[in-house]
Amino acid sequence: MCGRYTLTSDADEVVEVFDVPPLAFAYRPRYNIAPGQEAPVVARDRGGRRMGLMRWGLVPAWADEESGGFINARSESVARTPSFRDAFRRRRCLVPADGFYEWRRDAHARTPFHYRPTAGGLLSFAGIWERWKRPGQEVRYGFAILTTAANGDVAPVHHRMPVVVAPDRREAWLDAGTPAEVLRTLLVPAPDGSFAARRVSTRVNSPEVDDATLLEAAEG
DNA sequence: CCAGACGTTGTT
DNA sequence: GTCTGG
DNA sequence: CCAGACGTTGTT
DNA sequence: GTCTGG
Repeated sequence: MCGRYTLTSDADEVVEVFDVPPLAFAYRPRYNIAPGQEAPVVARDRGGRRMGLMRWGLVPAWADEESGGFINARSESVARTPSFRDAFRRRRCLVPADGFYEWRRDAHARTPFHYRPTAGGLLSFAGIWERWKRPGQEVRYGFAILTTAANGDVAPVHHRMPVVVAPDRREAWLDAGTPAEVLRTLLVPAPDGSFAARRVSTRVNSPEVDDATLLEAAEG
């Protein structure tokens, strides 16, 4: 699945690659984005694109209790499940990233790995977003990252991975008019060989740690 | 009709 | 909100 | 995803 | 064990 990820590029590069107006929030490179935190997402806004912060964790609009929300949505069922269907149909977003973490679990340990694109550069995860409001509280926005089966790169570590939207499909993903059968063709594992893994320090386990040394290969 | 569920991950 | 189960 | 907490009484 | 917070 995808429970932590990285966005280490600088603001200028992100703005250029995602073709959005200048950022209206305080951007900083991130080495350990965790559920519950605010993170940049790209969505349609009045016909154009905009990048803004949303909380990682989607709370369905009908839920009156604020929980942490759902950080992932299964791509295999997202179009049908009541919690996600409406967001999938009308509120899709791109989640800028340049890598993600997965933990390999065995009987004795949980070992973190960082995956980054073999070709380098920025990625888009496929996201959906939702807004919700409780009486007396401000409107909140949250997003979830779609997951799919692990490809050959990830499978040795974990059986799920985030859906990656190829650069030439980003516009289709954001376009509310894209037919469902076209969207379905995007919800597939990334090609084998497109990601490279490195084992990293368990310091990444703590969501409070967020610095460049997290990306260094662990010894051993 | 109303009541209750609605989700992901992993694990056993 | 919207669907399923009773 | 992992880390860390996990309680009681009364009162406003 | 299970929930909340980040």
